[in-house]
Amino acid sequence: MFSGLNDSELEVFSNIVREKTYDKGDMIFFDTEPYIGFYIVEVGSVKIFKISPDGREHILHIINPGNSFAEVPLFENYEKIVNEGFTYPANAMALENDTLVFRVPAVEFIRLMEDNPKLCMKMLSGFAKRMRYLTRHIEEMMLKDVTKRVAGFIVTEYMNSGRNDNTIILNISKNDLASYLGTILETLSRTFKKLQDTGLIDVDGKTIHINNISDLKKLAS
Amino acid sequence: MFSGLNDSELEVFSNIVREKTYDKGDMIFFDTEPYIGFYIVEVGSVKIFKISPDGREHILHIINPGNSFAEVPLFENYEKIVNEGFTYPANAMALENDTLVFRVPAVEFIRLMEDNPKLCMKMLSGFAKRMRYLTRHIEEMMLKDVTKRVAGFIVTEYMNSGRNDNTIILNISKNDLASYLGTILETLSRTFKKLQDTGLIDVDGKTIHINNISDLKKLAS
DNA sequence: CGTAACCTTGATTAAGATCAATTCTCGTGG
DNA sequence: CCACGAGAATTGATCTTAATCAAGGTTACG
Repeated sequence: MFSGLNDSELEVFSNIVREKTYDKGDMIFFDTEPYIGFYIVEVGSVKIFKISPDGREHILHIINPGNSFAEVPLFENYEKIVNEGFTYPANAMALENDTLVFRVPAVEFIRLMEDNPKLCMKMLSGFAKRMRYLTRHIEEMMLKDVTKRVAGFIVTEYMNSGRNDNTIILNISKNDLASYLGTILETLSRTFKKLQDTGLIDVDGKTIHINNISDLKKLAS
Repeated sequence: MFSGLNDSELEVFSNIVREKTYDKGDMIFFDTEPYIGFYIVEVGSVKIFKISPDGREHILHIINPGNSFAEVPLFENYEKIVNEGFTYPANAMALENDTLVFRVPAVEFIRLMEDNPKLCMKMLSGFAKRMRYLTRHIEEMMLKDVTKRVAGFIVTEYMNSGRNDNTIILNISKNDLASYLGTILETLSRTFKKLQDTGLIDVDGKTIHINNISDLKKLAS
């Protein structure tokens, strides 16, 4: 993201950034509080989620090291940002102890960006990826049943892991995974069992072994 | 969107743009075909949607005059665009006869944008709005039942209409509305009836009269 | 005025949420 | 090093919402 900055700009940048650590379960921000800047995860992981009035939760993203979150409001309306007229678009919670994040204040960052068309393009490109991701997410949630979603998650996760042993290791709780897949813990548990009974996968705690990846892909459509 | 361009740039722009009309039901693009540019609706309306393998459809947006769609792939990867390595992120269909759209070719537009930081910021701001919209959409779909979604839709639609007669006029078919609200025609019909029976609204064809907006808002949470 | 598209209503079914009861796992303090 | 307890996960029984299947009714338009 910052490869378009020259040395002096990087220095400016490093001066405005503040770092902070959180413990597992700590809230980084709520979707009700005024927007002051975006974040970059350095160590640990963060979940971005929404909550319904009756307490049900849906996780939109899991953010891992090297990735940023909450950049969207930066570009909605400059006046509103300086007047703290925007809120964060969702809630953010640290998922691990000693999660380390950088916070980048909005006003200073916008100033930096105005002189850096390259940085601007980088942000656009990041947004585009995020948007395609959200579109895909909606598609998954609205057009597929839980079994397909779980199968799809396993396949995608394996592809992204870079492994070649037909295994994935979950790095979040099954409760969070359920929430991410738009279901609940019990249903996820039953779905894993069903996939195991049909011989497609083996589940042992946080380790999932894929026995038949092509059938799993087919199932996920 | 184009207020940042000077006269000569506007001229360049108007030279690269192509206009086209579609009849109701005509496909503008499929999510399988190579990306060549984005669109601006001038007259009529367009639905952006995804289809599941078994034919179920979910509408992501309804685009009305003055608004653009399919700008996302512009910023994903320049090399891939010129090599036609990207597809459209969803399907687009005209909803009315004589729907008039402008098509803006990707490669030319990117060239134009590179010299216009202002245009770049405009795009970012558009993206931010779109992203907040998508986040809200996911929240609605995942955390609320059909009744809440319908109530919420009516309230939002009324707010955006600028009317003051407690009435909204649907400008899409109920089938499309159902698909947009993540349900099916029959369920939408029953939900309207339920809301009518409880006295919150009156439905007469495409006209919906709101009898009690505060209770309707409360219901939508 | 006839036909096709659009919409409503009813009966039935199925997926997944909820409620409830255990069991498993793992970190912490004694 | 073990025991305890809390959080995490599994399993079962039941309930609810909304999808599906099916049949008619309405509307709009050539």
